[in-house]
Amino acid sequence: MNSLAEENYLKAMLSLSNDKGEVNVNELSKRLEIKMPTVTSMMKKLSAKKLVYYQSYKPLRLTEKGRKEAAFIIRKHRLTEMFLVEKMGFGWEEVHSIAEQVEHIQSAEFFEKMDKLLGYPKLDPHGSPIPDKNGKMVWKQYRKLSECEADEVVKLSAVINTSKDFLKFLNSRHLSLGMKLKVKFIEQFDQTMLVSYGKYDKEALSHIVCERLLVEKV
Amino acid sequence: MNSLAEENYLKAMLSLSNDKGEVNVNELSKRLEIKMPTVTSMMKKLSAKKLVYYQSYKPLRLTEKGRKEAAFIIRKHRLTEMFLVEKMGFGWEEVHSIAEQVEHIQSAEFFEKMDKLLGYPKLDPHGSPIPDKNGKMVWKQYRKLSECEADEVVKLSAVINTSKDFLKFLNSRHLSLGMKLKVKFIEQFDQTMLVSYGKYDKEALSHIVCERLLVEKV
DNA sequence: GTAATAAGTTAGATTAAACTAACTAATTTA
DNA sequence: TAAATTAGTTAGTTTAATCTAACTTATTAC
Ligand SMILES: [Mn+2]
Ligand SMILES: [Mn+2]
Ligand SMILES: [Mn+2]
Ligand SMILES: [Mn+2]
Repeated sequence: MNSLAEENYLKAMLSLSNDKGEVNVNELSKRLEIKMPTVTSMMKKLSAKKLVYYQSYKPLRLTEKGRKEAAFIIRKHRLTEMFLVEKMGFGWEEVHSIAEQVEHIQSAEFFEKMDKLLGYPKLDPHGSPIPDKNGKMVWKQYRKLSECEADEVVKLSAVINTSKDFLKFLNSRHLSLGMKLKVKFIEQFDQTMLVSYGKYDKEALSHIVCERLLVEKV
Repeated sequence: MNSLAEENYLKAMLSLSNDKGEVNVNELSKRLEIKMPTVTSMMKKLSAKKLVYYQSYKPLRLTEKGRKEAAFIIRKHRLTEMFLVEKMGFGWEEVHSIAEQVEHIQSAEFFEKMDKLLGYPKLDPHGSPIPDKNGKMVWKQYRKLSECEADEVVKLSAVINTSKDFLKFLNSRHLSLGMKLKVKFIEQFDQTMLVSYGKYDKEALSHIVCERLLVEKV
């Protein structure tokens, strides 16, 4: 079994890895808020456990085994978030920090029960895909709202940043997943978008916000 | 905050402490499967944190603060067991090892939601009392089935040992909490009891088993 | 009431996971 | 391309939590 610390490294590596499956020590260090020498030594340890390919000064890569273990932790995290929202009545802004802890629970049955009670969901409350039991995870082809043009009508399908503050901001604007959004106007100066949705006609959303909203065609 | 290790010591201390609130280093050591010198050094640490009264060679005692923290962990454990049985469909024999992990989750709201969804239960699936939010916990005045006499009729209200094997044994005999039991005969030689309950007329229960079944008047 | 046994402590070692300081390699800038 | 900057490594330290070996105190047995 892997320790809690090891699990956190694996998860961070998977979520940071680029299309080639590569991550840098520096990025990992920043994400985990752990200094680089500590990351280096953990990489050597994970390499000895065949979870990571490690060569000095080269980008880091998860092995297939490492990728699967990481995906399984993310699966547990996202199932938990879904369970907390759907079965326990939490808001989507409250679940991440609880899921960060629950994801480390060692009990296949516990997460199988969650999965079953939820009806085998494919997406978590923030629109992120839940890896399947084989560790397979596919992101749909979303666009950022910030990349849309005036007059486009799209559906809000996922959010990039899942920080409590950002989600509370979305709550305050009555924005939630599945909503139809229409881009009314884009301010050229700062890219602020005026968007209509639900009963709101011209809500102003800053570029910072629009970059974090993932949408798809209606 | 207390570490996972510290929480486990506090919990073990509360569950082992006698009517005077005392525990020995040796008992703690055995319960936690941790050697005595390690226990001694942890006691000094908990003493520095004002969670334990520690004096060399004297019995150990929790402070009021320590007792409350321990009770709160037991509260989280038992609420979890109840939630797993009532809301997630686990058997009473499966929940202890999962609860051992979930009890360390740091989120008051998580356990408040459980409590509310369960309708503020007073007992866990094994008949043990769930400490209230102030850390108060009272055991009802149960007797052991082994102390009953022939012809007595009692209700099975709790079990002492909650090991998976023991609970699976009870399942195999179709024994569960709340059942009415009638003592038909007590074998003088080995104290085996012949008991009738449900559709069973003369089930033989060994002394070892009867000592672990807590009953009350019907 | 002493000797044997059990319980508890002290001292020192080990491991995991973090750190800082100092160094080296790779990349970017001018 | 040489200098400056950034990224990564090595060496050594720290803290929490465990251990063993050796010693001391308390309890039990005779
Ligand atoms: Mn999350
Ligand atoms: Mn999520
Ligand atoms: Mn239990
Ligand atoms: Mn229980």
